[in-house]
Amino acid sequence: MTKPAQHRDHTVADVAREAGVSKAQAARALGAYGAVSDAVRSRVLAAAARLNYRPNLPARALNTGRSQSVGVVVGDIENPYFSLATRGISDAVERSGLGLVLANTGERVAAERRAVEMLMDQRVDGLIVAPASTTDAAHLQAVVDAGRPLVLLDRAVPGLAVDAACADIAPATGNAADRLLSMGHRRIGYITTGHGSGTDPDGPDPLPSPVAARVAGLVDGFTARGLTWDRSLLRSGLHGEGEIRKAVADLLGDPDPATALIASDSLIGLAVVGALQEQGLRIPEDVSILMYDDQPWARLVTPPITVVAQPTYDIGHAAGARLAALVDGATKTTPLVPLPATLVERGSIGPVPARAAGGRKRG
Amino acid sequence: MTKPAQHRDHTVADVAREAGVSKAQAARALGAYGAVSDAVRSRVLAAAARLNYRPNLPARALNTGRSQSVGVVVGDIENPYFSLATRGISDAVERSGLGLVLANTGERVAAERRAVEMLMDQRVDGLIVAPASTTDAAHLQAVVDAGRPLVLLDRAVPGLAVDAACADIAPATGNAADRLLSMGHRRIGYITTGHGSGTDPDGPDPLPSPVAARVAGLVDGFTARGLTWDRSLLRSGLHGEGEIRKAVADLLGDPDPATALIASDSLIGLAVVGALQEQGLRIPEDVSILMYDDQPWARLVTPPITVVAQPTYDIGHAAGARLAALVDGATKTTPLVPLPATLVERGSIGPVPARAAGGRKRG
DNA sequence: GATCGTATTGAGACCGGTCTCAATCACCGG
DNA sequence: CCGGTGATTGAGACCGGTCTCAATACGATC
Repeated sequence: MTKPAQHRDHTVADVAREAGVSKAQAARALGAYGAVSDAVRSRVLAAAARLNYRPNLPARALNTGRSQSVGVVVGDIENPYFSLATRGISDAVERSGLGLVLANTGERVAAERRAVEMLMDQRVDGLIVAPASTTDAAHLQAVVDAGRPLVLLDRAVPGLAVDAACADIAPATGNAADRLLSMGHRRIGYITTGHGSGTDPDGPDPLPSPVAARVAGLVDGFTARGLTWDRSLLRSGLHGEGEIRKAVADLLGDPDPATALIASDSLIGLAVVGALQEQGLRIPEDVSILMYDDQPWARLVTPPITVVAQPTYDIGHAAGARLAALVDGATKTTPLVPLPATLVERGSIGPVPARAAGGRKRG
Repeated sequence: MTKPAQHRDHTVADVAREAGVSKAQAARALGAYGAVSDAVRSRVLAAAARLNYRPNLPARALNTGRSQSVGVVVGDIENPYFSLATRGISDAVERSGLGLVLANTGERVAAERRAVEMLMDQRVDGLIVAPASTTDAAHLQAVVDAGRPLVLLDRAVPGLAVDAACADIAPATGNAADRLLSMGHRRIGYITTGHGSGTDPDGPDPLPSPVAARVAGLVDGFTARGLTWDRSLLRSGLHGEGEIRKAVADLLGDPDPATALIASDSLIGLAVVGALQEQGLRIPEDVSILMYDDQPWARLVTPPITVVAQPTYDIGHAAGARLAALVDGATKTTPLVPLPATLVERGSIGPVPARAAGGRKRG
């Protein structure tokens, strides 16, 4: 019966002893700080290699206050938008030697608050958050107050003075609206999973900011032509494919039905296209479709989907790079500029069907 | 000029003083361990709330040796397979109160080694790894030797005695091969990004195990009919869409061309379908297509893609649940059973085109 | 060779928790 | 009223690094 070699791993003190120097000097050589002579450094490094020394990062974090890692809080890592952005973040922070602690919130504010607190307790060096709510952001303010670098992803929070990496969505949305309007569409449905009443046009807008920006772009497009977008065509706060399909059926079953649908992200687009195929409706002959995020498959379906493309990877990368800079102590930085989004027109939008065009004229 | 309130946050000692008890008692009450009277507990908790006390997790990690978080190492979080699996992992470990530290390796073994070492240094309580290599796994063995729980994801490593959460791919692949063979296909191309020579049928198989399992299933399908799969139709180690397209052109441009193509994951499938559309080839009239992973879009393209579907979320969830159990001290657990993969037949495979069928008979 | 400035060095406090251990306390049966 | 048992309590060591500070070494200067 061989003894299992109760392997308590080696510490700085062990290395120091092995190298015949003081603990302080060994620590300096290993941690690459302070003043160390070449002779001592090489002796220590050799001893460390011999003992297979590995630093205890929590111990280091304890008295430096920095953990060499950043937190990333997203609504749903399964959503291609976030997974691609996360890839960008990862690539960006990696070169600063920062690790990545991920938290999934399911777009629930309570989960987000818990996650942020946990990450703060963990002493992450900075935080990237895609906030679930535009209004409920006390926990984010707390991060700022604690002096910890914070960068928002995809969505800005009014009143919160932090950088936000996002796309400049409104112009492209305006273009999209314009194209649809020029094709005769007046009843344009907007479908999103983002929370928000959608029934109360007054009061503070409870929609997440990217959705708000998109809706604003849409409204602007209408306004530019002296028309008004009927806000009752907004379907928000939908959960799961079932609710989305129901919303689609709803919008199309209206006495004055929608003739075009806008899906707020690619997951929704998937569900919308699926619902349409299931109902035997043709795109774009019966219904026009526009979607946000240019997923690879958008080009491959029949017809290919018209999209508002965002540089998602770059957005994530920008967020990561900025956060890394802030962590490194950058102080007066230029604000992050929104990256351009573009309308990529493919085959999924077309003239409003005659049937509907005759239905009712006033927009 | 108001002073910036140099806010060193409160510690257990502060709470203890505020509550009028010893540091030890305060720590016990806050950490929920040891014996504490109700009176003391409530006094301490009240004091903590008053001071807005938050625990310093690195400090806790330092002397418990546990960090309440697990590491997840994947090849590419951008790949839907991994992002969905990660979601499963996240959901599973969350209920044990474990955080998630993510590392992206780009399928490079060197990056994987670094990531694993970093996570070990960080004292994660356990590790989930989708190993980039089946052979180069010394760093994983080191994890096991250090006594830290490890669960593999998607791929097993021969000789490494750890749980692996994966799908039982071979049978479904056998079915797929059988279907293709019954439709007359004999020249079936297999396209993967996994590393491996692919040109050297002898020697230890350098392919990642899930690919090996798939290829094995394919070979078995041929063998069952007394045929042999021509291994020269394997294209592996491809990087980026360009190389994939080239491989497709290659396989189809052969004097004895492939009549069916198998894409090893959905990202590859995307590239393959794109290449085919670009070349004006019809599916399945000119080429049959089969892909691994049942992404939502597979049903929406024309024709819908035949796939070998894996319960990806469940695989991730199983990995997370198992790891959480191991972290909790579970010792003698039943081995993880591979989850079933199924062939979902849609419209993308069809009879071998007459032209090719007449080309050359021997398989 | 004496003096001064700078580069190295080692001792030991410290970060903020956990945990051991001896002391104290409350309550029991006899 | 006393010894005994188990629950509470507080003092202080400890985890494995970092960092301050005084002491020492080295090289140059005069």
